[in-house]
Amino acid sequence: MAQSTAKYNFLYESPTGQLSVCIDEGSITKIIWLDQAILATTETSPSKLINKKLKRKIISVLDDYFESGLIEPEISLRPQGTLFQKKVWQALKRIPSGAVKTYGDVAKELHSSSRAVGQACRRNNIPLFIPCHRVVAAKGLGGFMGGYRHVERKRWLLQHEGIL
DNA sequence: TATATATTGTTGT
DNA sequence: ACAACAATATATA
Repeated sequence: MAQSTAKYNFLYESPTGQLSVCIDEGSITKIIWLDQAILATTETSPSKLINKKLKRKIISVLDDYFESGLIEPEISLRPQGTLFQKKVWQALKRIPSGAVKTYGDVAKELHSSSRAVGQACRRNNIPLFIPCHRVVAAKGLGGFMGGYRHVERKRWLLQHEGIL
């Protein structure tokens, strides 16, 4: 059958905590750690509308990632953002597993500034698939998920990928 | 070495 | 128009 057009989400238990994965028309639109969000009940639809094939695929990709540290970005993503943000996120997806860039590096690539890149990173809706955790400050780790409060998670991910 | 200030591009109000 | 920011380079002691 054609892909479900329903907007729905499901939960995934990861070593870093419970993730909520939101999907709309066959694409991932948002991933958040549950303690971040007040929730997504409005985005949940009855299970009969769920495209089970897509769901299984996403779960298997996440399983692989938390197993090996390698992410397989063959899943359709639909982030919403400005043109500049999309350019940044596009650049992030080109960072291979096991590598990191600084905000300054990415900025140079886009002829922008490090601070602007940070702004774009913080508004990334799809962590893991868009590897915003692979962008660090020139000295130190930089922030994660909007502030400095969740750098633990960032450190965990980088450690998991063999950096640090 | 450490701390302060200047400069920076993009975004939200 | 303006203030805020997941930064960084430069000055100052």
